[in-house]
Amino acid sequence: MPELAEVEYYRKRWHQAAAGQPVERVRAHAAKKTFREASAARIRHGITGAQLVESEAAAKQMAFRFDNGAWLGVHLGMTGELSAQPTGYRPQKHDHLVIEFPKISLVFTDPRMFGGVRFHAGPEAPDWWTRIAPDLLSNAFSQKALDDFLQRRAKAPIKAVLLMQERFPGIGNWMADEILWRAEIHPAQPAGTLLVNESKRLRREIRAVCRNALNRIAGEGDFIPHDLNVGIPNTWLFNHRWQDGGTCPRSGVPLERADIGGRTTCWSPARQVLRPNRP
DNA sequence: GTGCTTGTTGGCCA
DNA sequence: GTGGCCAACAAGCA
Repeated sequence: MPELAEVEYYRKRWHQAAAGQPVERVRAHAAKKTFREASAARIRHGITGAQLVESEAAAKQMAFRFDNGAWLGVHLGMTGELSAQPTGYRPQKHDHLVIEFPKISLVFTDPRMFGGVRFHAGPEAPDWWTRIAPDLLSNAFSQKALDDFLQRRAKAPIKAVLLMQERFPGIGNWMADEILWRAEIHPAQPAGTLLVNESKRLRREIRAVCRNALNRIAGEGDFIPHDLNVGIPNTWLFNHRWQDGGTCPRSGVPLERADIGGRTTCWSPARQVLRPNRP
């Protein structure tokens, strides 16, 4: 489910529900996998009694910070979700972590267990947080940084390259398709063969899609998880890409779908044309 | 039963 | 060593 903007949405949801309150009890039911290198016991000891004070989202990850210096990191994987539930909430089958506060319980749910929870004690940011690539809306994401990366991954299809978190933190499958559709670049085009104008358009649309998605999904709107199209207008590819018989919202032609870079990819053949390689 | 799925990782191979 | 590809992880849904 979650890419950049949805992650920010879930962060807010937890933060607004519990910031300023002390943790009364931690119930950790997860398989070892969910807690990565941390353990359920370590998380329990690490945050019980501490107050949630700060939180941040970056790429597809979140960090929740407590007044004793503890860091709780959350990655939602493909199917993870965060919710706030009334006190006395009974954990369901796929609820791996429940943090009980005086007035609310925060719940991490993840049926497929591709997500995970990390823990760190101490005021300095942990590796798993500092290693995240610079924000795509920051100045660090320059045209040169983009072009250098495209050259380094010259032979890979641009779609696959956009999914590489080391340079495009927070971009997931649907955002990648949306960006390429707007930039009028075929998803199978090798990254190293983009023309100067295409690479400029690509950078512009990466930023536009990130900015717009954040505004629409993580803003004050009425976004509902599982019903993303409430927040995203029909002028985007997003609302058309999964339907059988979906059509391009700009040209009206039937959309195409294929496996590119190992992921289902959707594009508009009217706007996105594969160019033969030039020597 | 089949064949999908908004993600990441490690192993294999050129 | 680097880059590219792919299976695996696990569960739900149509």
